[in-house]
Amino acid sequence: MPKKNEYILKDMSEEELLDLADLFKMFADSTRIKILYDLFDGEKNVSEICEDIEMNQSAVSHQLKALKTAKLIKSRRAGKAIYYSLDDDHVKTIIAMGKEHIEE
Amino acid sequence: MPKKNEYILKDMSEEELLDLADLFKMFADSTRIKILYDLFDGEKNVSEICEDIEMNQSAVSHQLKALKTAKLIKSRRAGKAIYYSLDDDHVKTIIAMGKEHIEE
DNA sequence: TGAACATATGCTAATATATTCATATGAATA
DNA sequence: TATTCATATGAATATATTAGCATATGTTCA
Repeated sequence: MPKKNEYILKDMSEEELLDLADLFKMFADSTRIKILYDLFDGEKNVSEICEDIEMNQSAVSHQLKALKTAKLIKSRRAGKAIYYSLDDDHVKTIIAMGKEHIEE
Repeated sequence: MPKKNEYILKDMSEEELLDLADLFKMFADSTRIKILYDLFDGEKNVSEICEDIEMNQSAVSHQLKALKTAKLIKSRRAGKAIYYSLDDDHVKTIIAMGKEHIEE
């Protein structure tokens, strides 16, 4: 039940709308889009991602953290390396829809 | 055919990746998400949108312009009012996917 | 256990972005 | 045609975001 005086747009609370915007922020940066798109192939470690997208390790690590916090990717350690992979079925759909839009 | 030395991530050129990020930027702000979501019902004029989302007219106009430039909405004039509506079938799908993600 | 490797993180400067205010434009009508 | 209403726009400010540097952490292996 929505709190009194809480802003509601149809069935969406202010909080949900902010969460939604925060989610899309993850797709709104070319470094992060590259990482997500790179991971379409399956899991990769940080070094591989850096090579694929031609960005330095620090920038990539920062963005990996953001993506992980948003629960779009997950990680597992294997020795010294850490492997990242997509953690949400919607990621591919969302990016596919975006691609269709810009290709029109 | 991609130009020499152009960065390519699989089938995506640097330019396409930037365009994709720019598209998702449109969804990455709560004011714009509110406007898009408000327009799910059909076309509305600027005043109606301002009331629905509780934002002042100038802020709304600025964001409407951004959304129109991104070709996510279109407008038509009717007397003094200007009516906006969604201009892309993917908008609803993209937002729906986002909602599903955050509701998990 | 210490050197080498892979990754993460705190900080900072540069850049981008959103909102607001003031005002401009454009349409309707008295 | 002067006024009012609806919307758009330019400029300024405030805030958020990103990349890169330096360094820390955690792992392996000699």
